[in-house]
Amino acid sequence: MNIQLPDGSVKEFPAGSSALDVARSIGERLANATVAAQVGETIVDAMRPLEELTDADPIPLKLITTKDPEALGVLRHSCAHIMARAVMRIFPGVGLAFGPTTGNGYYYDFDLETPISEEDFPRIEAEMQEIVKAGEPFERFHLSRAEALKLAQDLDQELKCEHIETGLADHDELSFYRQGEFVDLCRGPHIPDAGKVKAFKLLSVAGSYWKGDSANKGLQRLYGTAFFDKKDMQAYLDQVEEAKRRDHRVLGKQHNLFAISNDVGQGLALWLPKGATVRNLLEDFIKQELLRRGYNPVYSPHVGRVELYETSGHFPYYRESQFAPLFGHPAGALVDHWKSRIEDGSIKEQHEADFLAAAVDLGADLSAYPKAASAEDRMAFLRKWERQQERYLLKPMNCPHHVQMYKAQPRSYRDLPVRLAEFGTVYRHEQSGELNGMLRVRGLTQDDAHLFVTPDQVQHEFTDTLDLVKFVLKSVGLEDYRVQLSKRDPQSDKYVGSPELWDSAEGTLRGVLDQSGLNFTECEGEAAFYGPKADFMVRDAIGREWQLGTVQLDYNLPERFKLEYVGADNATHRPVMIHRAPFGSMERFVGMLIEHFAAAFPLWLAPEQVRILGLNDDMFGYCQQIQAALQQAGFRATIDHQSANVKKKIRDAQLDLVPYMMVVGPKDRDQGGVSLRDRLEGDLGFLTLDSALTKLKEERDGRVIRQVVKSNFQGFQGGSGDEEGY
RNA sequence: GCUGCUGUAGCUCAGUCGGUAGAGUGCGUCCUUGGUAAGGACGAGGUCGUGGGUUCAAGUCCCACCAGCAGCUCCA
Repeated sequence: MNIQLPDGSVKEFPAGSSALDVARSIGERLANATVAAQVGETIVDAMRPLEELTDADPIPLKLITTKDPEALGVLRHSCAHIMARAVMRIFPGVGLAFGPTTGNGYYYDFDLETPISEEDFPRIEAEMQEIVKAGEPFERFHLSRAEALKLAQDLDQELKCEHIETGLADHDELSFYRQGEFVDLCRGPHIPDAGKVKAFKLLSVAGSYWKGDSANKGLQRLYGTAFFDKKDMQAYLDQVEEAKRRDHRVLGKQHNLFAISNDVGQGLALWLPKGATVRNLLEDFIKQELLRRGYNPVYSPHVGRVELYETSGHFPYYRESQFAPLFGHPAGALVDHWKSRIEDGSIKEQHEADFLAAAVDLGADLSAYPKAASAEDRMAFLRKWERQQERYLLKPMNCPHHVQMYKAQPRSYRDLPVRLAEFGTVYRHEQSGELNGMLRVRGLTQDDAHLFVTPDQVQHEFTDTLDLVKFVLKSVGLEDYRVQLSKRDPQSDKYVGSPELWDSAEGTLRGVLDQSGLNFTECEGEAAFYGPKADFMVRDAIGREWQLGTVQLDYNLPERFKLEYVGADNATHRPVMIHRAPFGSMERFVGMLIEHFAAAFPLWLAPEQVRILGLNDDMFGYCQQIQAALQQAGFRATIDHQSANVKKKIRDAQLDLVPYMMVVGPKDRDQGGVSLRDRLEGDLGFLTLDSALTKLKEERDGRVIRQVVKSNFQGFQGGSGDEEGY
């Protein structure tokens, strides 16, 4: 058999050779470092005979060594097996579910009565260490479906049996891996032997469900990670620590940026003065930019009639994640429930009589209710009653309000594009388990705008909005991002509008992104229900990715709301809508910025830009003069009034992350200046007040970013990615 | 929403076997008036998340609820 190596050279090997044999022929060290092999596009076991894997001649082979990023995924998957083996030794009778790799490690789901806690980790890790020390090989073997089922039954692995019968129903032959006494249904690939694991650690334990469905059996998920080198693992653990140090919930509290109060409610952010300052600066910044780009500011109320959202589609499509409607009539909620019971057919005659009596008791005039009529007619009657009542929804999105603004006057093609912008606060009843500081809240303000354009303006306007997003991200120092073209899932029925409209919208979007020169990937099933989106995925200072800004193309709402404009041909035409929010939501964006900057905002965004530190109490008057001059120049400056020495005041200002300190004593006063201290550089010595102001203005007005504390951690990506197999 | 863990001073946390609550920091007052990361003394601050229960006695044990955290699921 012939093997072609990545450098193009072709060599001959005896039949039955494995990648490991090839490696050995090159050198013993290479063989030692070889973890897996890549044949064509597929990662496979290093010890499998290569002819089993492909018909190609010569066989294209790349050895995967501990240096290759793909190797980590293989290692971690094997480590998941090692962990499962250890758990089975300690907890006999444990059921195995799935054990895939994740971005930074792996997990295995166990079906086990005894709860595992972090206190069990040392025991499990010690057992894993034994397995690693023994260094037994991972052996692959194949069985037919029937044999596989029999084996899983013999091993008393119910979940594996179920998976063989359902999830893997279309596989005729299934692979298993044996490692000592441990046998697991597994697609592989695996490292040659357990001795390759040089560093591993259990990270956490959490609940999960069989196949991710909360209707299914609850499982215990054990997370861990593994590396070829202890140093790499330490770097990873440091990174996790760094992320914890930057947690915006902790920093937000520590620096008084925002608060969330039980008394106000879950997921409802309170912007404290300092956090509000940051938000205000961002809002002012973007407002100016919008003015320059021809947007018109608008305001709309926080509630709207339910019918509005029925027309837009928000109400029926996302009812569960909205706050319950506000009913003007006491019987409103009752009738609403009644309706839904008729709709899902769970209503009995007696219930209906009870509902009617209760509604009448609450003062609803339903005397003409057609008890004997069809479900449709009874629904129609109740719907009619509801429409005569007040029913409001806390707005889940701003678009319907802006649509009404568009409709508030007749539009000519000469008026278009119409660009309506608003920092619009919307409310979404996120599941309680989803709430997360400022990153996931129930009341959020989008830096929203809707553009109403003619079809032939779409290209240009969309390009301009992409440009706007790029500009604002650059201004806050976020320059590492990619764009995701989020398309509909063709299998799903949760979208509104015809497939033709969707195809055209997705095609247009793709065209614009192609021309924009932006780095973009396509992703099915991520679209909004009314249209495809271009989502900006932004990488922060320590390598985490966040979905922030979004630009969405929408042919559907104009259709639903029958939007029109008069064209040059004096006929009516339908405009196209572009939804866009460069920041996404102010809450999420500021939350992310807190973590990105580790709360040390650049000068232009810092809530407190300068702190004036008097050397002694006699300096108070001069401190006030300096403060007045700073305020006059538009700076946010405070005076430290503590009766403490300057060392203490400096320490406090450093810990409060104030970008600049002005230390003033008699010498500075006599020379009409300050001793400037840079939070990062330290003492800059004496400057006249004018030159200090000039320096600070330059940094502020240039929106200079110089305070991002970058972590030296390089994100590890090595997961097999595909968790669908087995 | 589900599973597990947690809830003590403004903040970070200690509190043993059930016996009327403690530190550091911050805050206040006073002393100190200093030149680039912590000067000193004194003082105020708590219905121990909420509501029940067990007990002579509950921060501590039990139950329910609320909230937070991790994960799952979800995210217009």
